[in-house]
Amino acid sequence: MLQEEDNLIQNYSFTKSERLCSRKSIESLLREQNSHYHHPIKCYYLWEQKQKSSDQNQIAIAVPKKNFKKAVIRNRIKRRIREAYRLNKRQFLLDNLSKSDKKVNLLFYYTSKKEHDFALIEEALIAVLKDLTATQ
RNA sequence: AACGACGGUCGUUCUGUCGCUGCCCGAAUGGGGAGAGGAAAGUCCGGACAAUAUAGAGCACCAUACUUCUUAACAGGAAGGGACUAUUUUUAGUCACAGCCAGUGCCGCAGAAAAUAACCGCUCCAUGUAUGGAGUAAGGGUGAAAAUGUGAGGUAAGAGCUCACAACGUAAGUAGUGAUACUAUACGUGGGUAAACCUUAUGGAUUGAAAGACCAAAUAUACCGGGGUUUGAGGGCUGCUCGUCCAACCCGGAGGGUAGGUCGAUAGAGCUUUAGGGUGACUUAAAGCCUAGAUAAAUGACAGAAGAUUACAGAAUCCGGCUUAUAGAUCGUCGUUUUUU
RNA sequence: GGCUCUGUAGUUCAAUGGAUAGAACAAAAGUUUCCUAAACUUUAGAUUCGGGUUCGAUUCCCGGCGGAGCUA
Repeated sequence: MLQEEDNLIQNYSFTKSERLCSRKSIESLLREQNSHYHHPIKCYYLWEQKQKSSDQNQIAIAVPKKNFKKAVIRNRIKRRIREAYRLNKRQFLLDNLSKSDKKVNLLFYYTSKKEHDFALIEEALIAVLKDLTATQ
């Protein structure tokens, strides 16, 4: 029981190791051009073999400066996407991957030119994650 | 009282669940505490800091331009002087506010003429009686600007030609730290334009934290310059030896590769309060406080409460200013409308 | 983050501080044609915005807004 609760708490967290920071891996991710799209989020993905048992899925978020000139709005959208991923990753992603030895790198790209609510973003992100697990 | 304009100040708060970035405590699960702004923005000025360069002087280039003060410094700020505008007799606002009495350039159209002025006119003289010569700048539909204005004397006609008053400039004297002001002083007066070139005075080396320093990992010493011990494998000059050149080795330059970490980097020209100095900007002393520090980059999501879908807007080396944006609340000034006295 | 340049008709470019900002293509209308194209005739169109200097700004100066480039 205790172990299960610990896992539950951990799965709602979002630490530094879950961020995709390396420039090289982002470039390789974009070079592959695998993507799912559900308005307003486009998701690039790349499957990799786990090299250590502690390797985790890593994500990056991009909101283009071309569509949103003001830094406040860009930050707000990035925070909403990250929050939506944090709340839903366990339910839609981790449960399906828990026994496989693969991990996935993701890049969420916000394509709309308008600022949307959290509810709409969350809905789109869930749809994208469902597509992802279905193809795997 | 309501509405509008302008200016100053503040710039949502609290609770719960999940979560993010540093710090402290702990062996650990964990616990404690901190976490965007008045403009963080624009990158417009001025510095700190770092690297590189630098005998000294001049020219060129760029910036600034009333005075005194303030400051680490400034094109900022304070106080004062001057000009202009509005209102009015005292206030408010604005001002790139040195110099066309150094030189050069420019001033379309109109107008006789736009800068050593002369078309008409006025006056005198001559004769061929409607022309020529001389003088003159009072008057003339222009224009943004027409040779400083008015009056008197003077003259053939006129004219700063002379005089009086006024306007402007330079010098001198007096007052003031100074800009400047005043003067029964002296001399002078041929437009405007320096946000035209320019002159004068003062200041300025260049590049910006993706600067720069260190560590780890990784690859190949390709190429250039200098030096040369042992060994002498090999190659060129030769049939051979000697000699010499290349090469192996070392040093410097340059290139390739890797793209990760630490420092820089957050205690500072710091903030608050009190007292003193100063008209003020500001400054001095004492006491107290520690107040983001990330590196693809941290403040969010949901629910509830306080009238309530909430402005402009997100730190990226750090400070001092300036400029621009701003819902709502509140304070002050002005204007309009309504009500009461 | 830092530095530099730039803004003119729908588009591409002109214009020394001086009539009403010019040219080409495009657009619209007309002529011609059985219809279209070509040709010809005409029309409407712009100085990024706000201040300042000047008698007068597209031009000179200041500030805002937008666009582009360089720098790893």
